[in-house]
Order: sequence, then C-alpha cells, then structure tokens
Amino acid sequence: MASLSKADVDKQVASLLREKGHRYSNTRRMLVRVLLTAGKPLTNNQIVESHDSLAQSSVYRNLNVLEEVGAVTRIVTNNEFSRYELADGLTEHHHHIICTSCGDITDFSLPLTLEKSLNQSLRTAASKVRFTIDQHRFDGLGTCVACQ
Amino acid sequence: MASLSKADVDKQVASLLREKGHRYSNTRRMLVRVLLTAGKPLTNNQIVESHDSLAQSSVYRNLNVLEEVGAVTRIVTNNEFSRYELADGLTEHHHHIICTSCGDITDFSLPLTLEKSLNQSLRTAASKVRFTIDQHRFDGLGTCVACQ
DNA sequence: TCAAAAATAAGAATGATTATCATTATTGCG
DNA sequence: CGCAATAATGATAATCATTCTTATTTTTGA
Repeated sequence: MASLSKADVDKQVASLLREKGHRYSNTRRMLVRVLLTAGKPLTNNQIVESHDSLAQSSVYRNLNVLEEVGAVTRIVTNNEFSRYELADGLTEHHHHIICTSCGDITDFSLPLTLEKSLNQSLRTAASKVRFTIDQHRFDGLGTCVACQ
Repeated sequence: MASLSKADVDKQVASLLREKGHRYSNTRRMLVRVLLTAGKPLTNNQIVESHDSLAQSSVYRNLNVLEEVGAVTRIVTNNEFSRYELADGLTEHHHHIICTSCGDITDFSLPLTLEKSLNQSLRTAASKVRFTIDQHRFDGLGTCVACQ
C-alpha cells in the first residue's frame, strides 16, 4: 500500500517536522517505522506494545505532533480507541473497512474515476455551504470474519 | 431532508423500540422530535440544552437505546463530543461535511448513480477481506465559513 | 387495584487521552 | 571542544465525555 520507500517517507516526515520547528527524534522515527510496517491503522496500545522502549505518554504525545505536522492521520470510529496511520501523501490514498464490533480496520481503494466523481460532488456540495474541503473519507462499516 | 413525516417517524421508532422490548417514553419521543427538527447531527449537550426537562444521564442512556434499536446513528469525528442523528431509513440517506475546527456538520447527498457505484466497489472490496458491510459513510472534512 | 417490569435522574465511577514537570538529549554558536 | 538554549522524554497526575449505580417513579397488563 505504501507508495514511497521507507527512506523517502523518512525524508518527507523529517521535512514536515522541521518546517514546524520539531525534531525527528528516535521515538518519532520508530513510530513512523511501526506504522509503515503495520500497513493498517494501529491503536496507541498496539504501538506501545510493539516495542519495549516506547512509553505510553510519549507515544500519545508524538502521535499528536505527527498529526499536527500532517504526517499521521487519526481515525476515530467509536468511543473506544483511536487508531493512527501514515497520512495521505506518505501512503497511497485509500479507504477503510471497519469492523464495528472489534474496531479492526483494513484498507481498500476505489477506481480513480470514481474517486474523481466523488471529489467533484463533494466540492460542489461544500461550496454551497461555504466549506473549504481538506480531505474526505469513505468508510465501509460492518463485521469482520472473526466477529461474525 | 426528512423523507417521512413526524407521525411516520414516530410510528417507525415506536416499532423499532417495541421489537426489542423497549417503550417509547416521553423522553425518547422528545429526543426524536429534537433530532428531527434540528435537521443536522447534535451533541448530547445541544440536546440537553434544547429542553429544560431533559436530564443529561437520561439523554445519554436513551440515545444509546435508540442507537441499539437502529433509530439513531452516532457520529464520532474527533476526541470531543459525539453527535447523533436519526438513522437512515428515518431520513434520506445522506453524507456529511464536517468542520474539523468546531465540529459542526452539515448534510449533503450524492447522485444516485454515484451512490450505487460506491456500494458496488465497497462490496467487492469487502468480500475480498470477508467483511459483511452494514452501511457506509462518506464525509468531507474541512473548515466551515465561521472558522476560516 | 396491584405487582412486575421499565424508565428516570442525580451522582459516582470509568478510562482514554492530555497536561505537568523534573530530567535527559540535542542543537548551534563562540 | 564546552555551554547555554531549546526540545524531547516519561512517570505520574489531572481531565472530562460517557457510562454505571441506585433509589425512586412511571407504565403496563392481568
């Protein structure tokens, strides 16, 4: 699903951070690596548990920093845990199929033509209510095979 | 945006509740009325403040009951407040444009053909990962005119 | 009319996330 | 090199939307 190599992602994230006066610390580097490797959105706890040296508070803080600079996207589905993934631009634009029972998420993509039609309809609707659109999300909500 | 009259919505909600052994109490009737009148998703607090006789805990509890029986949908965008609206079936299927700054939401619709293409793509992708799809959501994320 | 079942509402508890702050690491300048 | 100045870390405390508890009230139906 990644459209860039790890090295390219690193370069991009470093640049995004520096633009806002942040450093690309070891902890942040590790978060990016974990998210890139996972290939699907992870909860804070999943990330913390993936590596002994990650402190919970630091993971929360750094995911917020990475989100601020546009390197990471937070996905909120229900009132439980948020999940995090690398932002569009660092991965291919994609969508989610979300299990409403366990929260598990998998990725999928739409045909480019459909994607374009969606964008057009969205922008037309947004201009009517004077919204500026930054991004969209299209999620399928249902039940994964394990929860059925 | 509503496709049913208040009387029809009442009848439907009453039926949904009774099927699961719940009553259509005055409080629940009032929640449905408030959501129907608002025409856009409301937070728990907005609902509580809309009427003196609504207790916060009762509103939370009843919104959960109404969600359980399929009369109300909960929308979660960030880590702040959830918003609630009448479920598909009681209103026309629609989508949301969400202000990521203040959380305000407005509704819009997609052309039917686009809606069908989306569903088809989604179902194809879902079957590959063995998900059962119950619903989808397509949201535009951006900034409303007041927050710009 | 009466008991059983459900709903109410005030307040306590929960728990994911954020804030605090003393300590440690990094940067850049002379 | 030293050496501030600035940023990051991580353990812990605090926050706050939401859920739970429980005593009371309301509704249902026999």
